[in-house]
Amino acid sequence: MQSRYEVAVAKSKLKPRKASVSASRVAEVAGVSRSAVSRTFTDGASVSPETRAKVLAAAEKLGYHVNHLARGLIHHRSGIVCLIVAEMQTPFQASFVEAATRRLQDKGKVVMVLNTAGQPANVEAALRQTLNYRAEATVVVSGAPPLSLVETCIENGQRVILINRDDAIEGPQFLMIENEAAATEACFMLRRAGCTRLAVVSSTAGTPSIVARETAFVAAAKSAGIEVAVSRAGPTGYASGAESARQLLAGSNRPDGVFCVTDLLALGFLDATRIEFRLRIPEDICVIGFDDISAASWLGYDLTTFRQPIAEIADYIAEMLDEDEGGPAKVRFPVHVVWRKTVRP
Amino acid sequence: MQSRYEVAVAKSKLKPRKASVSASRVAEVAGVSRSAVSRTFTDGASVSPETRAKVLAAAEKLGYHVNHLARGLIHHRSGIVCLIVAEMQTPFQASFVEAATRRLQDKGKVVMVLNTAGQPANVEAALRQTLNYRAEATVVVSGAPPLSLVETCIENGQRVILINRDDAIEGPQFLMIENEAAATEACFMLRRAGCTRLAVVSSTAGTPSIVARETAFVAAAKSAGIEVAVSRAGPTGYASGAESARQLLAGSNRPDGVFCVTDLLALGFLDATRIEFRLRIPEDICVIGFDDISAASWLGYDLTTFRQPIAEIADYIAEMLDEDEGGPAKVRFPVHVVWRKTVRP
DNA sequence: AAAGATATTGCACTGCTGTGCAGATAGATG
DNA sequence: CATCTATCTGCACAGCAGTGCAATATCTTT
Repeated sequence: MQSRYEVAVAKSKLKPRKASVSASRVAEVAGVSRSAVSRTFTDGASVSPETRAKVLAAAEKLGYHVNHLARGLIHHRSGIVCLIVAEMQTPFQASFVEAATRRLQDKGKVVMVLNTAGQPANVEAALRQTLNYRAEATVVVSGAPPLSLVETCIENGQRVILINRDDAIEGPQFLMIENEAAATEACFMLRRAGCTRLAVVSSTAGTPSIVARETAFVAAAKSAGIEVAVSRAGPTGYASGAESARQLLAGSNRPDGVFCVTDLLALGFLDATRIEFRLRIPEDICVIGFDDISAASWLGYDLTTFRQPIAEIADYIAEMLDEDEGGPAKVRFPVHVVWRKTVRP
Repeated sequence: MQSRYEVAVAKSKLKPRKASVSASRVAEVAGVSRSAVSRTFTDGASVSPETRAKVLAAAEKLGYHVNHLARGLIHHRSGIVCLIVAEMQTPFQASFVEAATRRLQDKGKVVMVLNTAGQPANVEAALRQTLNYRAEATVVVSGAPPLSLVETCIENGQRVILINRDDAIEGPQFLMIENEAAATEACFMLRRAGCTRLAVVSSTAGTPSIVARETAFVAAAKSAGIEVAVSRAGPTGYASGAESARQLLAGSNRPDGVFCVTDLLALGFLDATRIEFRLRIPEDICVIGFDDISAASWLGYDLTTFRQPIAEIADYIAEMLDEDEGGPAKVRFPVHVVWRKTVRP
C-alpha cells in the first residue's frame, strides 16, 4: 500500500505537462503518413515537393518542432556536449564558456553546462549527468574527475576532453596550455628588466595550472641562481592577490619582480602595492600576470600578461568533435606575451 | 539515385557511435526482466530487495546509467531548462548564469545554455532549440524573442521566463528589476551630495534595462528642475565609459554628478576621469554605478552602486519551476544601494 | 491445511522518430 | 500500348524506458 501511494504521489508530481505536438499529429493534419513528415525533416530523404509542402504547412500551423530527444534515441547522437565547470563567474572561465558555447553551436551542437559549484564531489554527479543525457562529449574545464567514471564515459562512446590536467589514463583527450614555457618566459622577462628579488603570487587552490605555473617559475629562477619567495594567501582571486602584496611587501627584503599566476591575483597585488604601499609600477616593482582577462587592459592597470588562446581551444574542440576520429591524445596550446606597462622593457 | 546516395553519405556521417548500455542489457546480466531494472531506478516502485541488489550489481558492473532522453520521452519532462543569453563573458551575465545553473541543478534540473552571440537573429534559432529539446522552461536573459515563437513555446507546455522585458503578451512570466526606483534613488543621492550638474552615462545597446535606467534618471532630474547630459559612446562596456568621460569632461560645463547605468561603464568613466583628467572622486565628481560586479569593490574603485539580487532571482526561478502552477505574471525585484566611496555621504 | 491478503514479477503497450522494404504511382521508351 | 524505371509512399519495426494489468509467489490468519 505504502509504495503504491508513493507512486501515485510521484505521478501527480510528474504531471502530464500538456503534450507537445508530434509528427503523427502533423501527418494527420497534412493528410499524409507519419513517415512523410519524418522524411520532410530529414536531410536527403525522398519526398515529393507536394507532400513536402503540405507537411511544412501543417507543421508551421501547429508549431511542430522535431523532438531531438527521440531523434537522439535512434541515432545514438544526442547533439549534446557537456561542459563541467566551476567558478564560472570568474572572467577567464566565463570567457571560455562563452567561446565554447558559440563555437559548438555553430557546429550544430548544443551545450549543457554543469556547475560543480566548487564542490569536488559534484564533479562525479556532473559526469553521471553526462551519461544520463547521453552527451556526445564532455569537456572538463575544472575539477578532478574520478578516473573510473571517465572510463565509463568513454566505454559508452563519449568523447572526454580534459583541460589542463595530466592524469595517467588512456582514452580522454588532454588539452593543455604551455604553462611551463610561459612561467619560464616570465622569469626571463623579469630578469631582463633588471629584477633580482623575485616572488611568485599563487593561490591555495592547487589546480594543476596554478601549480604548474608556480613550480616552473621557481625552477626557472633557481636555475638562474635566484631564490623565489612564494605567497599563497587564499583562493585564486583579487583579494588573495592584495593580501599577498601585504605579506610580501611588509618585510624588509621586498621583491622587485613578481609573477602572479593569474590576472585576478595580479590586479589585487597591483592595487595593494600602489594604494597601500605607495610603490610605483614598474619603477619599483615589475608585475606579470596570466590569462589576459579584459580588466588587464584597463587604463589603471595596463598589465603585462600572457594571453590564453581561448578562441583557439574552443575552435579546436568544435572541429575535433565534428570528425569521426578523435585527435591526438595530447595537444598543447602556446600562450603569447602581451606586453603592456607593468614590466620595464 | 542521387538522393539514395545522399542518404548513404548522411548515414555514414551519423555513424553508429558505440551504443551505450541499456536496461535490457542490465536485465540480461542480472537475470531479471527489464521491468525490474526500470523499477529499481524509479522512485517508489515495487521491487524486492534481492532483485534490487542483483540489478544494482549488474548496473554497476556495466556502467549503466538511465537514459534521460527516453525517460523524458515518456514523462513529457526532459529535465532541461534553457538559458538564452548574450555577452555571457561580462561579469553580470556570467554571475547570473553561474547562480542559475547552481540553483536549478539543486532542484534536479539541468541547464542548457544557448549563446546568441549578440546576433538578434540567433534568438529565434535558440528558441527553436528549446522546442527541439522539449525544454521544460526557457529563461530569456538577453535578446528580444519573436513573440509568436514564445507563444508556440507556451502552447507546447513550456514555461517561458523573460528577464527585464515588458512585452504585451499573455503567457510568459516577467521578472523585472526595479530599474526606475533605483535610477530615481541615484538622482536623489547625487543631489543630496550637493551635485548640481548631472549626467548619465549610458550605451547604444538600447536594451530595456539600460533604457529604463537612463530614462528614469533623466525624468527624476527633470522633476527636480535639472537638465541631464546624456552620453552614449558605444556598446555597454568599460571602453564606452572611458569614452563618455572624455566627451563629458572635455567641455566647459563639466558635470559633478554622474550616474552610469552599468558598473563596467562606471569603471571606465572613473579611470578616464582620474587618469586622463586628473580629477578627484568624489571631491570633484560623484559617480554611481549599477550591478555591483565584483570589480566595483576593488581597492582602486570602491564604487557606490546598486546590487542586483542575482541570487534571489535565481532562487525564485528554481522554486517556481518546481511548482505545478506558474507564479504571477510579473514579479519585480528590488535593488539595494551599496554605499562605497564614489559619492559624498 | 485452506482461504485470503500482500508483495513481486513479467508481459505488452505507450511515447516519438528514423528507415529498410515492398508496393504503388508516374514517367519514359520502343 | 506494353514494359521498364525512377520516384514516392506507407507499413512495420527499432531504439530506450515507464507502467497498468494479470499472474505468481509469499505470508497471515482462522
